[in-house]
Amino acid sequence: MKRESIEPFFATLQAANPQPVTELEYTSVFELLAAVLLSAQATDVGVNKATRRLFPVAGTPQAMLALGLERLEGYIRTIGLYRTKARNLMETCRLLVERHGGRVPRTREELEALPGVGRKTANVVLNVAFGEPTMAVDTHIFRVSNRTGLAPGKNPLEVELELIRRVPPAYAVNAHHWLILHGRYVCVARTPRCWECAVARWCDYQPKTPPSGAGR
DNA sequence: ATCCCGAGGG
DNA sequence: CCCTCTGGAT
Repeated sequence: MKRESIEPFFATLQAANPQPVTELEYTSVFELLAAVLLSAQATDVGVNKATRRLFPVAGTPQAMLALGLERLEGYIRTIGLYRTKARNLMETCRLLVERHGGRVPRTREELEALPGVGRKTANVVLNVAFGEPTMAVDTHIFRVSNRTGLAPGKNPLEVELELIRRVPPAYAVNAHHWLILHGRYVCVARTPRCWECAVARWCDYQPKTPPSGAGR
């Protein structure tokens, strides 16, 4: 993707979705952290389905600890990797209470010290909860960044650094959401819907033929 | 590089 | 059946 294409690329995504929001459901920073932790290699729809039952009874780290590992597993059994996630979430709650007064810390270093929280999850919390211009490179953003040529990279960290370098400051805070939504609904993994893509004219990816009968 | 690991879609 | 989903720890 040409450098002069980046501005119109984001301006177009912004026009289509002026106030992008996370599709994970949460009512507090703690719930956001828990939801993002649970969302690894899982769909937000699947996570919401579980947390809508879980959070009313475990909306704080203290309540989660009181719930206990076995019952937590019961709530999230329908999410992939649930045993690892249950163990990590319980341990994270213990650390939140013991080290952080039951609150979610605001620095990358403290967040990444929590089990189950890596660079991507920390980036999401810093962006969504605290408004920082971080680039959380998940499967969608990795794919869209490489496919379009917006920010090529061999691994998520390379893509993240390239995004920080290339995304204009005016779009930096919301870039995460625009790229996610674009990847989830248009620039999908298997058969990208290029025939209905609003930013296709600036994209490096070529196969843009609609399946017969699709589109309008 | 490998393991974890269920649900939904093609 | 195979692929994908807002990855992290070893």
